[in-house]
Amino acid sequence: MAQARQPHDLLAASSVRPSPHWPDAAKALYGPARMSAQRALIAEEVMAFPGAFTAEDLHRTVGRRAEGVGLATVYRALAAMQEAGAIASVGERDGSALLARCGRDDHHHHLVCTTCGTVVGVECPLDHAALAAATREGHLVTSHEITLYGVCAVCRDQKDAG
Amino acid sequence: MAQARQPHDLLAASSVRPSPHWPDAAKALYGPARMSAQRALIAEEVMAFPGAFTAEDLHRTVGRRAEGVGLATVYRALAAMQEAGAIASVGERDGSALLARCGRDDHHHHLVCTTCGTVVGVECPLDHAALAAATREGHLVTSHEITLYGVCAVCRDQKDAG
DNA sequence: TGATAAGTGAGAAGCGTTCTCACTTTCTGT
DNA sequence: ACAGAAAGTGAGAACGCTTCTCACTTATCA
Ligand SMILES: [Mn+2]
Ligand SMILES: [Mn+2]
Ligand SMILES: [Zn+2]
Ligand SMILES: [Zn+2]
Repeated sequence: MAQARQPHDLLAASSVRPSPHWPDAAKALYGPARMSAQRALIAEEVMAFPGAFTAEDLHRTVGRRAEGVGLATVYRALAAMQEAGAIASVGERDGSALLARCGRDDHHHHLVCTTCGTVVGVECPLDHAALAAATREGHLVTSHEITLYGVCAVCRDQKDAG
Repeated sequence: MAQARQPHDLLAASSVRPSPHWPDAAKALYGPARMSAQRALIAEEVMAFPGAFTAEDLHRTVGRRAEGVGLATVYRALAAMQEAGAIASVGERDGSALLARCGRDDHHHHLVCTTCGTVVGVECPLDHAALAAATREGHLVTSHEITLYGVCAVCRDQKDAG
């Protein structure tokens, strides 16, 4: 049965059961949630990504390092990371949610390179003047969604050169 | 067969076939696209909506005035209106796209009342200062998505009173 | 009025995401 | 170290919104 995969076949080869402890860098992404070999691998790939990615993107890169990691597992790991505040939804691409590492805890938004996926945080452009206009209309603004798209310096240079 | 519905059973009762001409107000929403009894009805309901709605919302209200209008027809009509620039996507609610009438042709964004769906246009809050910050990072901003959510004056008063 | 391109309704299909189930593994006391 | 409880896993089914397919009907225009 494919179900009977040993826990650390994914990372090491020992068949005894060592009390598993995981890299702190990976563990940090999941907050209080429980750790696993799959999640360690997923965390590494998330940290390797230069910017925004979809669940499928991630599942593909994970699949290059270990087989049999289910897509549902990737979705669950991403949900845990999001809950822990390690990643954030930064928009969408072709109907799939775009995610990216984001450790910041202050209010900000994201600027996504449409070519390479690089993400940079930008401060919220909604100043008092903008909100005043809404208030003038009688609206009380309670939340907002802002995503900027563009081309990063690296990709711009490559286009100029090519 | 349910397929054999007369063209104008939906609007009038004449069973002859008058050279059909449609209300200008309704026709305007579809631009150059072809007109039909269903689309006339759909356009009326769109114009009756105070603000944002989903495809299902619209299909429901249309269903109160005529039976047998397919959901696919509503989606196709909405696509035509969007192409004609008569409506715009203004966000999403519970996984469904939120649409609203929007005849403006200048660059602006939308503020949606989360209680009643009322939509008001707001001018783009991205000023030169905000874009300068992105440029400083090397990014060239090419597009952006902004949606504001809040509570309109009417709904705020109702909450205070109730 | 006839030809043609477009719209329609019902249901199937797509697609990203979530859920279910039986099983495995981590984690916390002791 | 050990046992028990709670959480994670993989495969595939299910889900919800949206789009497509097909046979048929209808608007539009010469
Ligand atoms: Mn960020
Ligand atoms: Mn508008
Ligand atoms: Zn780039
Ligand atoms: Zn309101």
